[in-house]
Amino acid sequence: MSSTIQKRAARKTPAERAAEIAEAAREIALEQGLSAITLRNVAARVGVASGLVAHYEPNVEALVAGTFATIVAAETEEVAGLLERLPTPLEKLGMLLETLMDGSRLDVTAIWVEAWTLGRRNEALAACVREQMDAWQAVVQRVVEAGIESREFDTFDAPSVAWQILGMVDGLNAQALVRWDGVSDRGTHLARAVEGMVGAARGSLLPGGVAHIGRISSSDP
Amino acid sequence: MSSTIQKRAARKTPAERAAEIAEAAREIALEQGLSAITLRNVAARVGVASGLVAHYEPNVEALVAGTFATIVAAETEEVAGLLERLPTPLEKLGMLLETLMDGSRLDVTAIWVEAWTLGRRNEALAACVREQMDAWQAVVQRVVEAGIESREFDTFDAPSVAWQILGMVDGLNAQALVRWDGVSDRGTHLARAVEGMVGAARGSLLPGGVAHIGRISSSDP
DNA sequence: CTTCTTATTGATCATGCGATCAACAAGATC
DNA sequence: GATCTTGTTGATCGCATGATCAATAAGAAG
Repeated sequence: MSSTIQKRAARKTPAERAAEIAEAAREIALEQGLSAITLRNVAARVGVASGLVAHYEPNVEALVAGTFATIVAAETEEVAGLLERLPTPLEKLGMLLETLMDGSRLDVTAIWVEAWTLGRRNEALAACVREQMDAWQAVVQRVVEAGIESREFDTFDAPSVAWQILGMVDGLNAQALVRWDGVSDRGTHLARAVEGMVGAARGSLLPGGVAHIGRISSSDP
Repeated sequence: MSSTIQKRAARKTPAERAAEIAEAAREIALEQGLSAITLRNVAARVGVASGLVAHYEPNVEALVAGTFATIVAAETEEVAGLLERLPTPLEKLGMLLETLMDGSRLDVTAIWVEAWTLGRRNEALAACVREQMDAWQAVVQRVVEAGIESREFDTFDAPSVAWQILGMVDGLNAQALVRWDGVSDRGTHLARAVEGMVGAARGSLLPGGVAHIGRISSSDP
């Protein structure tokens, strides 16, 4: 007999097991999408009976919603952390666009897109989606407001502009999910667009074209 | 006895029946999404046995893909028709943004978003998505090229700019699917962004919606 | 009226899903 | 070593899906 077969899973503390389940759900979501999160699927990855997963979660909808929130919140915090280190709003906005458009986060983009659809039938998920969108918008809005204050930007209505930037980034990333070819210089064109929207001088964002910084994989365990 | 119960569906021409099925699938998709297209669901709406739907379609995947193509192609043609009547590229682009952002096509947007996700597991659908995206891009690209030629726009690389405009519009519409509040003047801000991207003068798109005349004169490159 | 083509039916199969719960056993406690 | 708490199992239910196909009957053709 192979020594890898295990008749029964080792007994663990509820906190440990719950963490294992959450992590398994996260991996499944990033690899196969939110709709691949099923009791049996998650249980198989943890190496446990399907009933146990159900025992740790009120229902699958909640597990899906929680997994979405975990993945997206981590990304938001990570990017917000990157921005903090930069001195000027212009640099922050440039970094924001560059980071979000560098193609290293397509797995997270796929989850966003799926969540928009799934939220139609999963109210818990829909609530999480709205919450996470608000969090993202707050990050961007802060940058825009700082830029207005420092006179680097010339626009009014920072909240709306922040929403628009997010929408544009999401749309372009979603597009890249299906068609990543055909468009050269995504970052440059987007920079021109955002410059027009925030009222910054043409070429002030991403001045030298696009110099790519290091990639950050969002799918590390 | 109610006279509305019908034991057996009236016999019809294959062409007629196929059209009925396609129309039912279209309605279901617009009301409940592409994933609500099931053999039994479509059959019930037509008033027919589920086996009949299966008899007219090679499989459900094909029905979903075909329904997507039908819905989206109709929209593209409709908007393209609107543009033809306008004389200048500036007006065409303005009309394009206005039309796509007026919120009257959110049901079609929902289908786009769902198709992006479903295309991951439905190759036929994925092919249709790419095809329809290309069709849309061609429409926009023609407008941008005309604008470059007439000197109303100042940009290079019309294909990429067209993709970007589409991506931005899709993203903002998808966002509106979940959150239609919080953003005032979607169209105006988008117009500013597109102006920056195509290199048109600030306020030249959607002139009526100009709420603010910017200051930093766009330094010409 | 009779014959025959074929549009239509509906039962059936295999599969997968979420949820439930009595029964089991691992491991801490005494 | 005996006891007991509780993490874990896996069979089971109800439901939904796509697909298949022999049987049926509508309606045109003769």
